[in-house]
Amino acid sequence: MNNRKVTIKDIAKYAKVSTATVSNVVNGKTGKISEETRIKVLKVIEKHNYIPNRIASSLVTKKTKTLGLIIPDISNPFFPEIARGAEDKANKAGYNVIVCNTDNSVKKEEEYLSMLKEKMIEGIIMTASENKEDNTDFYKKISLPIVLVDRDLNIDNVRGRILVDNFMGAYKGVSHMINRGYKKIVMISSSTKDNTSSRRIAGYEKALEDHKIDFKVVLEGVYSLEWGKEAIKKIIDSNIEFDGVFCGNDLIAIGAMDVLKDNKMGIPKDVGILGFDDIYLGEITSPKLTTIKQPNYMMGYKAAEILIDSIERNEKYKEIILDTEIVIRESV
Amino acid sequence: MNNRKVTIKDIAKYAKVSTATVSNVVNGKTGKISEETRIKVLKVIEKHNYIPNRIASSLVTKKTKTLGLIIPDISNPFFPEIARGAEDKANKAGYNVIVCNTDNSVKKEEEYLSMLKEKMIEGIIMTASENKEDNTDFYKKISLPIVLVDRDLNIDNVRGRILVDNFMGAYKGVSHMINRGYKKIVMISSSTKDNTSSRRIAGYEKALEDHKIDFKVVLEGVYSLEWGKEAIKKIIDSNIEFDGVFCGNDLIAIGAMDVLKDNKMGIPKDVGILGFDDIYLGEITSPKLTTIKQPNYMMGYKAAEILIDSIERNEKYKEIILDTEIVIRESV
DNA sequence: TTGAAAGCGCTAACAC
DNA sequence: GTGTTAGCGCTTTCAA
Repeated sequence: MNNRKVTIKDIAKYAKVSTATVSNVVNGKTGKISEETRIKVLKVIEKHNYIPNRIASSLVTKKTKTLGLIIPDISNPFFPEIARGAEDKANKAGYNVIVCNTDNSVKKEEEYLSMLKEKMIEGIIMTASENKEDNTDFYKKISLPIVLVDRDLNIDNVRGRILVDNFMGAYKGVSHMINRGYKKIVMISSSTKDNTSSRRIAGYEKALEDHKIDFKVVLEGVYSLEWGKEAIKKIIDSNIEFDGVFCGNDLIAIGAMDVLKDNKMGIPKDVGILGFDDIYLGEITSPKLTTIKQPNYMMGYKAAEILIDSIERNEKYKEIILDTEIVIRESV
Repeated sequence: MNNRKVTIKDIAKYAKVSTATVSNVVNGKTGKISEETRIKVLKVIEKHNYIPNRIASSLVTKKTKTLGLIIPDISNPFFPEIARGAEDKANKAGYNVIVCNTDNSVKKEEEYLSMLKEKMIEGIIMTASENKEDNTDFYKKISLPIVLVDRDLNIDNVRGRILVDNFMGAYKGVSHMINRGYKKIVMISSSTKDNTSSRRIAGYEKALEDHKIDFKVVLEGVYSLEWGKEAIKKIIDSNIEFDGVFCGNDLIAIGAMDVLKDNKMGIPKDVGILGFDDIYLGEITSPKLTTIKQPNYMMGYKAAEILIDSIERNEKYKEIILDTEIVIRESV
């Protein structure tokens, strides 16, 4: 077994054909190749264990069949399903995906974008950093096809957006709570700088308004378990009377539930809890979490689909607003 | 703004230097370049928004600065932290990582391996498929540096292994249960075909033996919530008397706990539950799950570290056995 | 249907 | 310190 990698030239030589012919059979350009030579070349390829070098072909075709997935943190339970959906669609279409964790840092986001651009990645699926400043110029410079997931962002060359109807989701959820008899519903949210949060808050407010409820409390923080705990403690300490908590996401809800239980408050009897996202954990808490379901897998899948359609067929900008669904379990 | 991408040649021309000089400044080969020309070239690069094409340089250097991460399923809560650890180390060293989901299919595993090889990925971090047949030949043909995480596999060109001391983990955990007074501990495991499971079962058995306990029941299934529910139902239905359950992983434990609670059995009073892995959810269940902690993030991080050291400095085979740690919460 | 040859954008000798 | 140039492994005209 010689160590030097066997190249298309070697195969051409051994099979006594030209490199062009080998290239055609490798890439399945049938119709240009007689069955006879095709078989012959294939045999030689098999025999010598030839593995085509896609870096070399990428250099001439300008296609790498690789996508970038830029998210805050794959270990945040919100993202694995999105990643899986995206990877599934990508794989089906013959693409690979490079995963990048930004921790919501604009700097890291830009670094990744540069790396990916240099590696001639063909497109990006991104959940943009929350702390968005105007790095619009940067995106313009990079000029890669982008599909945005879950977050909005005003930049060029965006080929599509996958959004979730956060307003309606919150509206439906809070209305459900009200219909169940909860009257004093506080909301523990993430920061309003984040568009997603704003929409959920707006839905909450509209639901209260439509049901003629005056009581309204919104605490702003971040999407984390810890913030859920901290916020609910603040509320308890402040002696506000409340009988329901609408949480900006499930993580917050689970954190809040935990503290509530420690304080011997009955869920859903004394306090109703509503989450948002429907992450895996919600099914497992006790009581099980009632929540607004985000179709995460589908978000990733559709994002990849739009991106690939845009890359391969230059399809025009497409926006998909996926509906949420209320998952009624035990906490409301 | 002209559309054609600006290349190293353009920069060389504009800056009135050679391409070699541009290449040297781009790659920070200081000491070969006078500060004066360096500045000059940098200015031209900036002005024309030059982005080097790493595909072209990869073709000549044979380095892509890209790693593959092959796992069963990123949406299985066990893997995101591993992925994050691996990506963090990779990023620090200037690498990107391509994530591949195999669903434990040997066929998909091979397909990914081929794609990655063609793309000249420099190394692989892999949790091998459970259903391993002898596709040893395939790995040999591919001949990529591989670091194995959590699973054993007898193949060539493995540059390292990250293992967890499953035997000792199980031993410590079960001993802890016994010391707390549990006498009839059943084990709900995954399949013994999987090496990880075998070690955990062995640890369970050894602990019983060392404490002179005769009672021993092991149910084999898969690592899932559903199997946990199913298995505990079987045990309950069979009227076996038991006061403790050692679960092959946390998912199983959480499933089992759920059914136990539905059956009004007190945890940890009537039945003690011990998990394995310490996934995020365990902190959130009620009661909180006592479990054996797998250092997942570190597993990913160390895997990437070994792989990169092997690639860059040709360091020799290295095996790391990470210790588990018993996380005492409320379920035992 | 096949082959010859140019060239994708870059790096690395080697020469100056 | 800097420039010249061959060549990485492939695709793609164009000609035969």
